[in-house]
Amino acid sequence: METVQSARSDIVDPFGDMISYHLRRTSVAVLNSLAAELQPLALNPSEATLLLWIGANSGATQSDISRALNAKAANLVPLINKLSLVGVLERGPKKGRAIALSLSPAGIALHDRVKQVFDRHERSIGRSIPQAKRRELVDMLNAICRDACRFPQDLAANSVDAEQPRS
Amino acid sequence: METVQSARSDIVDPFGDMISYHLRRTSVAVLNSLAAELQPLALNPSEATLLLWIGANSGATQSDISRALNAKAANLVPLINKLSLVGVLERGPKKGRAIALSLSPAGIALHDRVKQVFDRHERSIGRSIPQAKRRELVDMLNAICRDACRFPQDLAANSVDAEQPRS
DNA sequence: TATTGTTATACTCTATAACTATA
DNA sequence: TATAGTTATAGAGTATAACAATA
Repeated sequence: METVQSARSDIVDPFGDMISYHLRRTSVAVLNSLAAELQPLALNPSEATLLLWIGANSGATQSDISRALNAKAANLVPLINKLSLVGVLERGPKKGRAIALSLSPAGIALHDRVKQVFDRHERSIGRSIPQAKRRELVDMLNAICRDACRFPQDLAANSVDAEQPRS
Repeated sequence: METVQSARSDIVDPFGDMISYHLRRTSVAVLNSLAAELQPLALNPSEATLLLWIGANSGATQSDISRALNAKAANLVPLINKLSLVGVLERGPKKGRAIALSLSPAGIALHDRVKQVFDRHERSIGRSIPQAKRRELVDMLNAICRDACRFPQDLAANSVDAEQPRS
């Protein structure tokens, strides 16, 4: 019956009101639930995100992806390799050194299934928030993201994009 | 003059309205800015969080921390070791196998400096959000966190706490 | 030569299994 | 034996440096 023997009841939570703490906590929980939902498709959130993005930007290059998703180009290599190996991603015509990436027919089929999972997941995690509030929430998150990137300190070492998230 | 040569202007963002995407994006940006702020104190966000938590819960054990912060006990070991080595953490009297942890005088001094950094950081990232909206934001984040943990799928493998975040 | 793609690598975070110590 | 602490380790995720290829 798995009793937790020494569960103290006088624990103080010094982070109760901190946006930063709740942001991280919630972000982790949401990412974990998305990973669980994607498991039947044999994709993790990173791979699924890449698949969706390329589906929406057929012909884009690795550099384009790197810029759009705030990822290091080097870290995309294993993801692209896996998706290519599985046969959902095609390396198209070269544009200079760059290579145009696009989805194969199998990739498009998988894309649609991934899209369904993302949409269902999004509805699920947002089910306690009225529609109007969701827009407000996304706007607040964008504002915070912008402010965090514009922080007084030296941000040269900070990899998160220095340009505004969205106009 | 570092021109980005092939910055495409026809890039589509398929995640524009997704709460999950903005949550993660913003959480990463906020964590990075906090890490930058903590650099002068030679602490990373994990270590600083641990220091603040023990400061608020003097005499707690490693198990207490593990439960409260949703961390694996094994992963706390290097953090506790570092804080002990630096001389800010003291291993107090044993309660059975457990060891009561508390801050040394130097630890209390560092705690106060960390608290200042956290408070300043919190004000900074929230500066675009009116006070009333911040409470609303935290409430929404808590609701989402709860919903994500209660997801239909099998959550046995999901490490994020299954108990409600706060009453 | 500048940009792009790639490899290798390292560091952090996180998760599990196995071991030790104590009531 | 159950709980607590620890060790070792493996796997993501993310960062940098260096190299190859192409205009």
